[in-house]
Amino acid sequence: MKLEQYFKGLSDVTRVRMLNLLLHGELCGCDIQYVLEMSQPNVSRHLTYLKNCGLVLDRRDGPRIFYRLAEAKSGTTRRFFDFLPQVFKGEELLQDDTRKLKEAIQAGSCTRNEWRPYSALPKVTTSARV
Amino acid sequence: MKLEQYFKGLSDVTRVRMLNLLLHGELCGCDIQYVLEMSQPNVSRHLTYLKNCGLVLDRRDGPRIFYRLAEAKSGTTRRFFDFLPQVFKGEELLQDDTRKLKEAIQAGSCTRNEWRPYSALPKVTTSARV
DNA sequence: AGCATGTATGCTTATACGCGCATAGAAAGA
DNA sequence: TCTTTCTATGCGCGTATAAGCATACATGCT
Repeated sequence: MKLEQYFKGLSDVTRVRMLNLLLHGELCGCDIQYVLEMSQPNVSRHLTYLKNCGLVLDRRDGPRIFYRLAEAKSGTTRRFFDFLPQVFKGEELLQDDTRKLKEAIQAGSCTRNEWRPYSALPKVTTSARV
Repeated sequence: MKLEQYFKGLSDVTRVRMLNLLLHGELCGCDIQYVLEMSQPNVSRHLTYLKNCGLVLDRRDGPRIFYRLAEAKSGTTRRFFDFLPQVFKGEELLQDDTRKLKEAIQAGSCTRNEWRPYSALPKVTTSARV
């Protein structure tokens, strides 16, 4: 049952926080790492978990990998993604995360832009975000 | 975060099936055991789990214990319970369970009524079900 | 080739699940 | 009290998570 996998994917606070962020658009791993202030391996593993649950898709763009919500035009998955913002709204922690993400986007392209390396990062990340 | 506990509660097929049944009204453990065809200890443990997650309440009535959805007039819990029927509708297995439950209710009071013991069972169970 | 950044993976430890089996507890009737 | 029915719990086992640490891999720039 696919549905059960979705619940399993969100059965951990960290992954709930991640999905909350991804509801605002595509993000790379280091963005999420910055907002959630967690170790890189931890972030990576949870994102992989979300991918295996069918909730998230990824793509590589240069050195970084961008994560986004799975496709959901209709059906159960669509309902699921429509439902999440409603319940996320009531969670303080998630709203704090959202705020921090938006501020980071405002400030620059990639969140940890204080020490970003290459040159062409802005356009990729900015376009990816809604 | 309460929300995460809810997802955790439904991160197992058995518990999803149980909550699907409970959406149709209050049920005792043996009813659920009959529909899901599982061992009694297994049923008991999963129901306890759902209770600890805050999704389910219980009450004792004579020899049996009745389980029902947690109170949810408004807020996150309410949204959660409103959401479930929508996604449960798409799951074959859950619909089969629902059918089996309804047939059992139709047939008699408690589902395994072929060998029920006491006398005053009908009124309790029937009234409890919606 | 060498280096820096972003990401994944192997390893370990501690904890939590899921489930079968047997057993104990609670409630009601004979 | 003894029996029956319903429910809970202790035990054991195998598996799965979650997280830290170190390390390897991938990419792009110089």
